[in-house]
Amino acid sequence: MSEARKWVTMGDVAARAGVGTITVSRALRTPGKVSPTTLAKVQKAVAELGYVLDETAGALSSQRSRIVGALVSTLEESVFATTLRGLSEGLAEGGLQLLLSATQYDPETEAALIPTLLGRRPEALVLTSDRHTPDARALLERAALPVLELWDLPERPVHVAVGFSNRAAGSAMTRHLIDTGRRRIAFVGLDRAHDSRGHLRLAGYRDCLRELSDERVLLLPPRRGATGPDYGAQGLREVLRRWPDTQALICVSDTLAAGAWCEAMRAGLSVPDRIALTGFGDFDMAGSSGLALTTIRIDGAAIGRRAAELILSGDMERGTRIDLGFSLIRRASS
Amino acid sequence: MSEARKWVTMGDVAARAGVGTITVSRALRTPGKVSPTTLAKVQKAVAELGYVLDETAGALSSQRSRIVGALVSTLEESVFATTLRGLSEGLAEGGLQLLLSATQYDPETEAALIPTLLGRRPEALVLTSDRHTPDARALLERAALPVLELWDLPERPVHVAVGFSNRAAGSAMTRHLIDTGRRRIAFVGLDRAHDSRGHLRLAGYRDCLRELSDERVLLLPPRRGATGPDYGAQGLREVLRRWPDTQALICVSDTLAAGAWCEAMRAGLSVPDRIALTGFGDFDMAGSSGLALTTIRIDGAAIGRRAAELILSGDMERGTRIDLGFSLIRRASS
DNA sequence: TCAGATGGTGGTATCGATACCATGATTGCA
DNA sequence: TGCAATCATGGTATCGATACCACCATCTGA
Repeated sequence: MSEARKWVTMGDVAARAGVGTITVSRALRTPGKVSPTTLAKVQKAVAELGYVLDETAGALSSQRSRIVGALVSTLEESVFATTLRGLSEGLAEGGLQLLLSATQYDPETEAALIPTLLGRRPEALVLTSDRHTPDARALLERAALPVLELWDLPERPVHVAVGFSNRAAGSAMTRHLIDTGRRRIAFVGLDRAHDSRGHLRLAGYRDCLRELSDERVLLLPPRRGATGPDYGAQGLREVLRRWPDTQALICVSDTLAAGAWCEAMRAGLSVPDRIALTGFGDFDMAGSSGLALTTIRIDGAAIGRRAAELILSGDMERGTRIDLGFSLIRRASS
Repeated sequence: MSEARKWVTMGDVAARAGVGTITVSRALRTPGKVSPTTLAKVQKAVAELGYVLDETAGALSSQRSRIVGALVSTLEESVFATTLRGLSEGLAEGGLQLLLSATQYDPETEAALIPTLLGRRPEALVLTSDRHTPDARALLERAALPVLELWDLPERPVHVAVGFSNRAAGSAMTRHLIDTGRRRIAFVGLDRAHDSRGHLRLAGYRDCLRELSDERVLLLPPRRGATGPDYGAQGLREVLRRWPDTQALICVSDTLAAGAWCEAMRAGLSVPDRIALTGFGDFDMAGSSGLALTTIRIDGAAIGRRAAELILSGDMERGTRIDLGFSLIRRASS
């Protein structure tokens, strides 16, 4: 890129159209406030010069960045991707753009990224986590913008939370298995310190299991390079080794459940007769054309859209928690 | 959010630290150019006020936005997610942030989104598509910034392309099946007008198939709400109905292959003996803990990292095409 | 007919940081 | 000791758009 071309400015457009810069600004931002004749002149000049409004300067003078910052745990899980789609489509209607970063499930990384987002003076900040370091929380609370926490319903949200109860979801799944006659039910998840979601689902499992006899929980240590299916397969093997008479296995996510399903297949164990399997998330493969997994579906896009609506409307009561619920989808695996 | 708190400015920090604003700027941007004593004073004031540098203003005066725009086809396919991770991690080392939008595989949407990204005056633009409308292409060519096209190697890149040859990948897969004794090989994909990638893989299949007798291509029309596995299952059924003696099925992506695999399972067809199945992408479920699919692996993170390196180093010869290759991974499904 | 309302347009200050140049203090070396 | 070089720091103009106010022309209704 040797040639350092220059960006066209609003002044260039104004000169070419024979009007003042402010008129160009109005023609682009509020075309209704400009006479049809001048509007046409300006549009012609804009087209000829290939002008694109400089939001950088616009943000400074109008004190409105038209940006919303988002911090997601990871981009590599489809659940967040759908939320982001809903969010960004909703925001686009209000002329807002998404500035995105991923924390990789690490609160320290999150704490480091928050200032870089705040540096853009976003009009709101969206987080898909409710676990923050004390520093991060302090920064969020004194920052002059709304903070939305998605995918959870923390006891004490920074400002507003939109999500569902992972604990209730964990309970609902356990209850479903009990209701369909299972008694010896195990839970397999990952031993990730900062995965509050997994822990909440486990808590839901425990809530229900008190009535029954024993608790069968397996938390696998994360290994570099291992995938969800790897953990699921390993989980099924270990659970059956430790508690051979287990009738059902609740997996903390669909990818684990899928791994467990494949492992059962390889081991010649019939699903759900010998062992029932359930997941969380309703990813593509869980459908009836795929593995037909019983799972919990969360409408990620709805969460994102709802967050976008809140941001655009601006009316957010501090402490609001919006529960969008979930649905249990029973398929062949249970 | 009733209380409209104000953002702290650099002037506030300067006043509190008893120095000039420019010194605060230097303390934050280039700490080495400030004496240890003043640096400490400034850092203290920054911490006490919870100040975060305003990049909005910084971008305007320094004429460097420290932003890179990215337009991905979709966020809901893991292949792009890994690319984005590599890209954003790489850019973070150079202090650059990602401004992201999704085109949903639609060139018109892309054309509409490009100006919104250019409005932020990014230092580079990354696209995961090589199909642009004429308007979009014109805008890109006259814009004063480098444009990187990822995941493909277009004949005539706008500036620079980093990717691999989908056509070669399609050929490699077909060749593999021929080499392992299959002769009646079918291809199933989606009939999406703007999915050049799928069409290139198909072209690769055709390149190889000329030597053999007949061509068995099934392109399914997209249906709202249908998932990859749905198409895969449908694809397998239709292919076997039209060409019952088919020995191998090349699916345009892993999610289709997974659907085909499950359908074969349900129909009691043994894989790979009755029919071999292959995919593209090496997604989680394709691993040996999962469905054990033969597939093409592309190192998405490497593509992203390479793009980040190019942007940071700035030396991009117009017309460069960087081929990062792919690898064929043979697993139990073939 | 004229005061007042309305619509279209432009001048100028301003947003908050950084570039550039200037200054004074300190150091190095002949 | 003296002069140049270096370092730390600050003043002021500037980046490109928009807010605010002012202005003129046309229109409205008593």
